[in-house]
Amino acid sequence: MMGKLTAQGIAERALEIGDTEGLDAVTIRRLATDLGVTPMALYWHYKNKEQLIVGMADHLIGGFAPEPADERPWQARLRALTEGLIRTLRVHPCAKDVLEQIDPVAVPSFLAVWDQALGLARQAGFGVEESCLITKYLLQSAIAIADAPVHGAAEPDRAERVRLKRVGLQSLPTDRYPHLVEMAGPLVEGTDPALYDTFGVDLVLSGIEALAARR
Amino acid sequence: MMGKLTAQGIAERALEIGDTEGLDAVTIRRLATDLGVTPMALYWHYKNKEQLIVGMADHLIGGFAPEPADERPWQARLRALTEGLIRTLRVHPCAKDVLEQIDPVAVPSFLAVWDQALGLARQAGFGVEESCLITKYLLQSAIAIADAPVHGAAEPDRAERVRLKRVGLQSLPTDRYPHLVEMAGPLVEGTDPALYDTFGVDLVLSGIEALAARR
DNA sequence: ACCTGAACACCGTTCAAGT
DNA sequence: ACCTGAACACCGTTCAAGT
Repeated sequence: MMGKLTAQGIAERALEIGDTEGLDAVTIRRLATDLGVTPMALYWHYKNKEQLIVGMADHLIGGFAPEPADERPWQARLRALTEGLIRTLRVHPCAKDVLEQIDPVAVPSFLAVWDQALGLARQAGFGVEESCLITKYLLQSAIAIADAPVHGAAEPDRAERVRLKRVGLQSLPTDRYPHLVEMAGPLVEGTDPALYDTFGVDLVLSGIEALAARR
Repeated sequence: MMGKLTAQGIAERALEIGDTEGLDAVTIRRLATDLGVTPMALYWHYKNKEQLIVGMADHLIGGFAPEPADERPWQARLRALTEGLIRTLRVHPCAKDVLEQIDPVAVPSFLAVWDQALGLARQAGFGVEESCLITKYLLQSAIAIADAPVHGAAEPDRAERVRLKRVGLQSLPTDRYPHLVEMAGPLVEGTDPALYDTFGVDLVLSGIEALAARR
């Protein structure tokens, strides 16, 4: 019809669907009807659905260009990298689901971030094997932190679902699950987003710094 | 036929399929034929597929009974809890995939572990909100660590897939991804399982202890 | 190069019916 | 209580064919 069908455009529409209706709603056939095209048309641009999701992931992280090397210490640069990645992922609610379904090694824009993290880990004095572990761990944590329960989210039935979960926790036997019952509110409500982020990043980086200082 | 069909037995068979052929192979229809029964028979024992996966998760973690309170300091007890959970999850290769697809709050055996972690976090001096964040983070990390690339895994084509991934990384432009190219081997091969575990747990607990000491 | 039509082999789930 | 039969509304993907 109007705009030409392109791999880029397909990925963008897929992300819109995934963000608003969940990744399960991103279906080849649904996507095709949305784009005013036959399902098989998508197979010209992506080999299969897995590659489509890789395309979504690449478009997702593509918005984040790690800053060039500067003169700050590795701790500060690692923190900046982590916070930047979190901010980028936070834009798309379905980011975590997308990244879970594929091998990150297949996503070019992810490789750029990973390479930078590896360099900083080496700079911190970690060996090759340790740097691999640390960066995998760091990136995975960033993805998890980005997936925070957004406080004032868009979904209309969210308040009701949260209430149900809280009631569910509160009605547990107090003797077996004393802390869950007591903290049911904060557990399901989520916390102040700002606290959530800084606290999460602090936790990861503190761990890395502690290990770095131990050698 | 022989044994009676039971929710427990269904979950066990589902875990077997998931462990050997991947969670995608766990399908209502496939599971039914495996059990010598009609697909709709499963709907009497589980409301829908989501509840089936919850059943798998519960059976998974059910094997792990957190130890009762003793007199060790909270650091040691939190470490024991984490390592125990990791050992339990490691038994089932599909554990991570299973836990990703559902809300952990719906899994009774998971709640027991979570409650214990919450108690230890409070004991460490963290407030309510912080304890919620810390335990979510800790349990999530344990799940990720348990999902380690098992070194001498069962899959026969694993060696070939790993080789392909390494070649893929090594053929990247050296100027843009210097560290990925250099560390391609260790990155895809995975490391010594023992190192992987202790290092991962050390990292998480170091972070938590650092934050605890900061107040 | 880019897209369509028809077909295949699957899904999860409902609903009425059997024992 | 526990399971079956038939049907519905979906999937991803292939393969030949169109322009």
